[in-house]
Amino acid sequence: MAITKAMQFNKKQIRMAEFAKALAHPARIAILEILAVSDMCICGDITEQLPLAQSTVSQHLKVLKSAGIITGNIDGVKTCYCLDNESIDELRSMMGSLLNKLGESSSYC
Amino acid sequence: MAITKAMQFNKKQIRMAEFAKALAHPARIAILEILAVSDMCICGDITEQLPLAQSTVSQHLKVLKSAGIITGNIDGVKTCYCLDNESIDELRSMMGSLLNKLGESSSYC
DNA sequence: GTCTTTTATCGTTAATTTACGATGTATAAG
DNA sequence: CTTATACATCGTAAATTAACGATAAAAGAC
Repeated sequence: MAITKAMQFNKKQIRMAEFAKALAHPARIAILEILAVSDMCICGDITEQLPLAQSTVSQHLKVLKSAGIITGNIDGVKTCYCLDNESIDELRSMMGSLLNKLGESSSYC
Repeated sequence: MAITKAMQFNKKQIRMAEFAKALAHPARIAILEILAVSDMCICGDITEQLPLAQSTVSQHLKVLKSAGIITGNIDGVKTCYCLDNESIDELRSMMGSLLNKLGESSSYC
């Protein structure tokens, strides 16, 4: 197929969208907040804090894990979830530079 | 009004997820960047800069507009799109406080 | 008036997401 | 070994998203 349009999406745009997609559900925001306020990694008891079935929460955790935002370590019969600080730094950096760009805009309607 | 599961998430979480959802596609990130680098509101010529059909770009613009991130003003036969600085400030503030929370976490795995 | 341009919306298809209950799996407890 | 616990995965249904071409609508050009 012929290339009719010059531009493809670049890696930053794709990664940024991936991050945003991982954050694009209230349940996943809630999960991150739960992990954040906890002093330690949370083994279980995330489901009890959410209005969702266990399998659904597990799915949301998988989405966050796939995006690299959290890690999950099996510890005996439980799995301990934890924020991935490195990825969160990456997110902070990318989001920061995007918002900077948008903030510098002097245009108005 | 029926009580739904979604009602158990708070408004900030829902709004944050809504913002994130609007950013959750490379095309929409690209559109925001195009609007940001332009000195003025862009009337048209967004489609030419993206590898997508005109109707698809129009859909993406609608998503960004619905989330409040951009505005669209009809100007004769054209429509001028522009970043909505107020909403972007709101996004910056919400994203900032979320990332702050996540960054303060001392847990590790 | 008609024609052209610009953009939104319609109609449709394919893919993805969200949700749940049921089931599988691995470990700990007894 | 058997049972219980914790979590992942499967199967599935409903809703949403993304993509496109076709069409509609609105305004300027002629």
